[in-house]
Amino acid sequence: MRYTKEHKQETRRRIVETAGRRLKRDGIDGSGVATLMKDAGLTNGTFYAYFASKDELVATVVADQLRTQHENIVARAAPGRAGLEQLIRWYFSAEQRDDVEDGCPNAALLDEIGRSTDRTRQAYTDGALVLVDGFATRLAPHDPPSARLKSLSLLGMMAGTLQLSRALTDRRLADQLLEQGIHNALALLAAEQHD
Amino acid sequence: MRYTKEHKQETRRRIVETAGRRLKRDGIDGSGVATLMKDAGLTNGTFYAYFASKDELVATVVADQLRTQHENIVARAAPGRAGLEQLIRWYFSAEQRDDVEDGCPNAALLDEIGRSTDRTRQAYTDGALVLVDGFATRLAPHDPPSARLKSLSLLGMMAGTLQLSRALTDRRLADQLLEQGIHNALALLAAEQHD
DNA sequence: TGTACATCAGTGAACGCGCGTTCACTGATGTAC
DNA sequence: TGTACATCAGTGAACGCGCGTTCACTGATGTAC
Repeated sequence: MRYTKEHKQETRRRIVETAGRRLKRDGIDGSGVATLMKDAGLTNGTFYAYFASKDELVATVVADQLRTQHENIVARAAPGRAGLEQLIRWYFSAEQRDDVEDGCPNAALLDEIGRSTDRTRQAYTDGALVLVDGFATRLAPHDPPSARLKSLSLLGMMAGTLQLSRALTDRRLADQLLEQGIHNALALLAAEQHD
Repeated sequence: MRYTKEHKQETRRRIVETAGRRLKRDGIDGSGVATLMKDAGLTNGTFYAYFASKDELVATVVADQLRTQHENIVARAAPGRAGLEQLIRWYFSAEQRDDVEDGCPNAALLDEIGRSTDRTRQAYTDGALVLVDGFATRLAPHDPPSARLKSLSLLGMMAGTLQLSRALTDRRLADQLLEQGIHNALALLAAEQHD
């Protein structure tokens, strides 16, 4: 069973998963290929049997992280606004903020993605829009497309607030910011859309 | 006049300014010392006559960028909510989004700052709080401290939304997000604080 | 005023190291007879 | 069933390059006499 398709696909999946954690922790430019492979229990040499370049891995990881976030978190939330509210409270918890490796890829990588190749930015755009659709379906079950922009802005607001909470050295203030983030996000949900 | 205090201070200022642009464009990990010095018209060797380490430069640049943003933009905005509204409209303009080098340091660097040394994070925290006070003074001229948290959350929301607009490959959607950002920010200003 | 010397901003080559990428090789596994 | 060979996931050393940092040196400027 060592050189079956299944074995190789499983190894690839392992690389993508461990690379997701490392990239979120150390950043894209801060994570070398050798380190990424060592995290997966392999040596640097075999990297190119799985990916044509580091950029291809990065794009794959970005897509995987957003897909996972959608499947494990957004899709599992309750339907309707109640589910979205539950999501928001989880997002702005101190636990999720402090667990960067298993946390939100948007908050961890958004400014670096903005500087990345078109390929990575495209993978990000596609993945983010799936998340956003999950938001919109809960915000306006009768007409999700009408809530798309508002959902997208909610994503940006959530990621930025979490980044800021992580960057501040004043822990108490950082915690208060999370509370304020919940407050603002819920207010955004409640607001009537008039434009 | 070549080896006066003034000359050296001016050169140092030039390094900090050009490094600000480069760091915002290419990121912290994406900008090497030799490149940063070349941008200032100098060679790599003289860097350590000005800074003890790259990290010291980064912390200095972060502080300088936020100070400049406060002095040139926030402090110059009209007093009261009108000034804040004017600021928000400028922030979410396509021009400011597309001009990364002269744009907002929060949007360009926030997630990398979260991964940086304590020194850099402290410089960021100090600088961000000055900006936030500028917001709060305009939000609640009679009692700025009461608007501090709301102002801080406004900063996070603005930076995250701008980052997201930069990361998206769909330009039309990115532009619509900026409009939605203005809408959300103004709604946040208008909201009564009940907590 | 003109010359000799001290100062020091800036140069450029070098340090060891890790980067992304390539490649000859290994050795366990699967297949053929 | 047992042996010979083909497959290929993975190794590990090496490529040229840029990283952050160090340091012996240069040469224009300022100072002293």
